[in-house]
This record gives sequence, structure tokens and C-alpha cells, in this order.
Amino acid sequence: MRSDAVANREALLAAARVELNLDPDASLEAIAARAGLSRRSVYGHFATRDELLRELITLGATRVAASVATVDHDDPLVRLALIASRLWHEVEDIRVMAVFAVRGPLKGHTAEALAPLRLRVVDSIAEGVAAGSVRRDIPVARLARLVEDAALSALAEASSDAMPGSAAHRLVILLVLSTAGLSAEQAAALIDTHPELDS
Amino acid sequence: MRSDAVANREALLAAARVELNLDPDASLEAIAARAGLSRRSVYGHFATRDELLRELITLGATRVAASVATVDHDDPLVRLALIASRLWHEVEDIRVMAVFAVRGPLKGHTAEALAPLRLRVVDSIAEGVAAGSVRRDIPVARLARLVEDAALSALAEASSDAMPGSAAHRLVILLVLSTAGLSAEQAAALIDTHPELDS
DNA sequence: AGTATATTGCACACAACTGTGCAAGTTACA
DNA sequence: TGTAACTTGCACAGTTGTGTGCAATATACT
Repeated sequence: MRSDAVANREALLAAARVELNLDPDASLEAIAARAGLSRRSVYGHFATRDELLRELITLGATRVAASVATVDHDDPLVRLALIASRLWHEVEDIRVMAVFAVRGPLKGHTAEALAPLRLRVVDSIAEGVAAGSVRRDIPVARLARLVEDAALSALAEASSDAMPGSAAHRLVILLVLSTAGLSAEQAAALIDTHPELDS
Repeated sequence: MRSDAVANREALLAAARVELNLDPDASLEAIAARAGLSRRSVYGHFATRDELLRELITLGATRVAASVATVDHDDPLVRLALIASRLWHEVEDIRVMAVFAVRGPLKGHTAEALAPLRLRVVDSIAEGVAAGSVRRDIPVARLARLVEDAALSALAEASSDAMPGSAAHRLVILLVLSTAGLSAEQAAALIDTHPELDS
């Protein structure tokens, strides 16, 4: 592959990231334009629109999963909070795109790349239940989905209502912990006693 | 208007309710077919697809708002829980459609009919904050949106993962209370000490 | 039974896309 | 500098929808 072709491929992915973050239904025309290319040449890099989207999602989801994989802490609740924190940082400037990937028509594909992350969440919750720090009134698998949903709600809220990044970051963690069963005070205490949750 | 025309209009709205609940992007063709009419005759009742959707949403949202308007209780938290409960009952069998109305492209229109309901939620939360029973770490307006989002998450969860209606009903209330800042135990206690939340 | 009212099928215009074929142009790079 | 690799514009086919005009038909209601 020629060097400019490589660069253009990158440019297309970057453009798609931006454009789909503005409007998940953005056309190839719009994406190509942002990349400084013609719609026609998109097909020189990706066979179909779908292929472009899948690649984009795979890259993003893998990156997120990889980042979250390095999280570690003995306390499952703190681990959960740390995961939420990492998630925020990884997704901060592609919030809409992230929500689209997880909730949109390609969610099945996203799920594959996100599987390890979700496994980690389920494990942490199960551990928390065993330790008595996470609610027992909702089955673990379901609670894991609801916790993820809470995080997405926070992302969406941060997208619509412009708020300072630090507030959004804290909000994601708070909602995750609240959904896990903590009271607002307990959640705040947990965050405040763990400075690594500020970064 | 002729009597059969009135009936067909109703049939179209009912069909749209069902069809859009299966797929929010359902075509007029599909809706008309379910109503036992031809696509062409839809235009005898509604000028555009948009008009049909708006009418549908107005009817539904108004009904929900009216039902919620009759909720009353001194304790703002219990009131919030009762609102969640009513919401569930009103929306139970059009969950997908409800989520579409609130999150989809017509959310602006939905907002009008839903305004009184949202006002009530904001008020209850504000009252709860004043009474010290609702979290103070998130601004009231934002918290109101997040509480609503939590309810929607519960609806979505109940839609995807088939669960008994009673469990879904309880889940909606639990998530609303958790988001409001209660611990899982506090939320459960509140529900269990208020039998009217079971109906 | 007669008439206003509804419904239907069909054709058509239109829009906004995706994806392809091909000839002509441009550019990396050996 | 030559050539393979890449990009472009344009035309075209195909898809899937919405919305309209119109003539033919069916139906409610008086």
C-alpha cells in the first residue's frame, strides 16, 4: 500500500469518528468530505459503509477494553468505580459515537470487542455481591447491564447539557455506584477516599 | 366524518402504536397493512407521516401525564416512587415506542405533552432535597433527567430481557430511588412499607 | 336509490442514500 | 522518469422510502 493511501485510510476513520459523533446517520459523502476525499474513493478503502463502521467500532471498543483491562483493585466497588473512570476518559470526546456503538444497530458487533470489559464488570459485581457491598435484589447479569446503562446515561447527559469534564467524570462514577446499590453518601465517600478516582 | 372513517383513523393509530413498538422506523406501508388499509388511504387521515407520529405521541404522552397528575403523597420520595409506578403501568405494553418518543427525533414534541409530568418530577426532587431525603450532589434539573433516564433504562431492560411484569414494575421504582440517592436497602424498605406501590 | 364520503390501485415525481464501472487525471516512489 | 498505485468525476443502477394526482370502485347514510 502506498503511504498516502495509508494516511487517507486513517483520515477516513478519523473523519468518520468525528462525523458520526455529530450524527450517527452521517452519509459517506459527509465523511469523505471531512477527510478531504471524494465519496468515490471511500470504496477504495472499505468495501461498504458497514465495513467502515465495523472497523471503526472494533478499533474503539478494543481500545476501551484494553484500557479497562489494566484496572485493578482489591475492593470490587472501587474496581467498578475505576472502570467507570477509565471508560469516561476513553470515551470522553466520542460520547455520541460510543452510545451509538453500544445501543445502535451494530451493537452486536460492538459486543464482541466489548466482551472482556463486560466480563470484568460482571465479575466485579458478583464479587461485590459476595462481599455484601453490592445490592442483591437484582440478578448479577441484569445489574451489570443496568450499571452500563447508567454510565451511558451519564455520557448522554454530559453530551446534551454542556458540563465541565470533571463534573461529568464524577457523575459517571456516582451513577454507577448508585445503581450498584450505594447511597449517594456512600458513593461520595468512596470517591473521596480514593484519590486515584480523580484523575 | 363518516363512521367507518373514524374507525379507520383509530385503527391506524392503534396499528402505528403496535408497529412502531416493534420497529420505530416502521414504514407507512407496514402500519397501513396492520390497520387493514392501503398506504394510499393513510393520507386521507394524516397529511404526512410526521403528523401521524405527532398525534400518536400527543395522545400517549397526554394520557401518561394525566395519570401521573393524580398521584399524591406527602413524602416526596414516595411520590416519586408512585410516579414511577404509574409510569410503568401506562407504558408497560408500549415500552419501545415510549423510549422512542422520549429519545427519538420527536423528543421535542414529546416534551410538550410531558412537561407537566416533568415539572412534577422536578418538584418532588426539589422537595426531597429540601427534606434531606434526596441527594444534594447533583443539581435538581440534571438529577430529574437522570431519574427519568433510569426509568427508561428499566423499561428497555424489561423489553429486551423478558421478565415478569411484577419484577419490571419493581425494577423501575428501585432504579428511580437509587438514582435519587437511596441505597438499595433504603429503596427496598420504602417500597415494602408502602403497599400501594405494589399495584 | 342516490349522493357524498372513503378507499383503492396505479403511475409518477422526488429525495437521499449506497454501490459500481470506467476513463482520465494525479502522485508516490523505485 | 516511468509505472504502478491511488484518486476523481460522472453516469448509472438499485433501494427504500414519502407524498400526489386521478380515475374507478365501494360503502355509509339520508
